[in-house]
Amino acid sequence: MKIKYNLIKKEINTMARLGKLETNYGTFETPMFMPVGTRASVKGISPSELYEMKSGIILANTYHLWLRPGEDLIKEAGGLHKFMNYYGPILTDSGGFQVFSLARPKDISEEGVKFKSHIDGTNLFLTPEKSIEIQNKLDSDIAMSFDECIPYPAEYEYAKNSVARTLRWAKRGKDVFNNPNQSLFGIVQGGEYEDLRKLSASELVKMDFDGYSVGGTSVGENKETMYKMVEYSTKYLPEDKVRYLMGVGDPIDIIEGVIRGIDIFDCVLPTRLARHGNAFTKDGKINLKNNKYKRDFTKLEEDCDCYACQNFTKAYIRHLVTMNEMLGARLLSIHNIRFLIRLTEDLREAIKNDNILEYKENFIKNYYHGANYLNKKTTGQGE
RNA sequence: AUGGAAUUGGUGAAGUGGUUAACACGCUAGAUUGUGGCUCUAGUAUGCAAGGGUUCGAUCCCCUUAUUCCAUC
Repeated sequence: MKIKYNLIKKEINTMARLGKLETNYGTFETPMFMPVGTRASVKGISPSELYEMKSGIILANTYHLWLRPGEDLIKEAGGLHKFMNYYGPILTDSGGFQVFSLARPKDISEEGVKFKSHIDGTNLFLTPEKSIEIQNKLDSDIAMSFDECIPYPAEYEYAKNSVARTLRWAKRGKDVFNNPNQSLFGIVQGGEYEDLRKLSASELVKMDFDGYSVGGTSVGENKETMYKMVEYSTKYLPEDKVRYLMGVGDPIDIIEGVIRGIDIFDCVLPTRLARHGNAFTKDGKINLKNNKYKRDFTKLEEDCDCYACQNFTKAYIRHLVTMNEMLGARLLSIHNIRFLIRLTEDLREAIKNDNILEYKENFIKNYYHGANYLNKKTTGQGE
């Protein structure tokens, strides 16, 4: 069965929406944050912990799984869910984002993308058809079209040609798509240009995908520009399909995304920050390695319901982090993921109460303490 | 006791008679947005055991003292 999106309520002052997404592996409410499990594992987190932190859906990566262990092995194992023993919804990225960070511009052709493996330098070639074929075999619940993620800033002409090609690639992928239990999303591109975003979105909508992603953000533009890119995309998407903003997970960006009509987010930020000793808190991001936490015997957040906050102090977590004990990264990952999921829970509540703008103002006041965040540059990486 | 060698930051250590004393670790901060990476970036000795001398100029040469190590009695 395909996924089914039910729009429950629209927030009165913004484009924010409360919804519910039904999949073969469970139903979850949106807005929702999706933890990243690139290589069929959310780094350091077990499936039971994912259920416990009320993660609605996770992301895995076509490119990485294609290289290792290979889609045929995963098919032989019985598909991604069975292979990793995770029986919640799984979305697979197409590999587009990874490939473009590994390829040079001249290696991108109409047929596909030529690039070198990040593992051993082997020459590889990925096409829209190949990406879909791999994802069909992985048997995720949601597959992504193979797209080109252009850099920022990009010339209008370049962006225009890229959008047109990404649309042709979307069509090619859709034509070979053949897994009845899987859904397929189109990806809106177009850089910072509203007319290109509009063109991209409306052409994808004509092809009738099961849901739509907004791509090409967080690649070096400032936050204000990113929010525009999102708005230029969601404006032209249908209400009855789910929308996914790819690769965005800074708390304020999630709020701003929801306000612009986004339903799902994914990001490596919570787990990467965790591995580097950082924790999200409502009072801003904190670095547990800082000396001031040495004798801080309080929780990361007093009112957080995650396993880390229920059981451990900052001083202990700091000790683990500075000693490079694995548990440190695990506890911070659990907290950071749960933080973002709780954030989306709060946003759902705010949508019900039609007070999301108030929620945002309040959040900013606590998180940034008056600092201007709109000019902050995003620093999209890749791979 | 006698002879020899050494003494450079929190640690291990490079180094030179002449602008800012290498590097590593540690420490202190910062970064991190469709994840190769326990990663990346920045800062971190107003001083080279102490005192005196030679010299235009000494961490580097000389003397004295202190401390440490090695060998011999």
